[in-house]
Amino acid sequence: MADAARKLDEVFHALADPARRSMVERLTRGPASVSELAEPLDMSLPGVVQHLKVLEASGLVTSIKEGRVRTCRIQPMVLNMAEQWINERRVAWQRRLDRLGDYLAETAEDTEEDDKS
Amino acid sequence: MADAARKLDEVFHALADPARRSMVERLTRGPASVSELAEPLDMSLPGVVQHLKVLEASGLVTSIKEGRVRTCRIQPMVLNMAEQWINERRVAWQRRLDRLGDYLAETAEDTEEDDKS
DNA sequence: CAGATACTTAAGCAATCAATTAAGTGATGG
DNA sequence: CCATCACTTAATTGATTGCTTAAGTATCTG
Repeated sequence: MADAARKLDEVFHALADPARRSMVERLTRGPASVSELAEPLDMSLPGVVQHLKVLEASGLVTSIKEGRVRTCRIQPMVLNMAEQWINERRVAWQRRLDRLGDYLAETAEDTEEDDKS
Repeated sequence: MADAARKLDEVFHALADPARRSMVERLTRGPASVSELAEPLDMSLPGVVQHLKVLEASGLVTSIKEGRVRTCRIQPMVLNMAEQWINERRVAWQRRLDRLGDYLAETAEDTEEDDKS
């Protein structure tokens, strides 16, 4: 499980930067070269490549070099992993609210009974 | 929208650390004091407070001080925001796959027609 | 009112980050 | 074959992180 935790660190860290999110966003619309990823970003190419390395380290993106072009693809299952972690927290929180609701309802019933007596 | 981007930076950054995720996890089970958040963490109290500040800066957690105890609560709508960003990427990627599927299906039909002729 | 409790503030420090420029490498196109 | 293109590598730099210890400051509690 410590493995999964480290992965989550890397994925959330990768998503915590607007340039990297822009790259992920672009890649959800299909594969792209490094230059294509760089095009909308106000940044030198080596800067983009460093961000790409962070994305690849997280597993969010993979790439292969064909000729002189490196083609990058998104790895949606890794994106899913992050979403799932958040979702699990939401569910836990919701369950707690439900229990709280039940408790309050019971308390209200008790109060009604108290009112009757 | 640049505002939303900065918020996403902060939220994902906040989630990119196991200590902070542990704190979020604890808070999904109900409010807690700083000491309660610190209890499972192998870290000094000031260290925990620094992590708490990151969580509060992101809006994921709020806290109020009553007497000498600071009580922390999770802000689930902010967690939702992060989940939604990921979800939107997933949907974009899925749409692209669907279009690709349609295209391949059409190509297959054309091939069948070619076979018939 | 004294001592414990629950933080809080401040300072310091090693490590990581995000960016840059400069100088490669190794296809491709004319 | 020579230039251009698409990266790649390396070195540097300033800022930010994630921790620590030490020394506060308000509450409580007896």
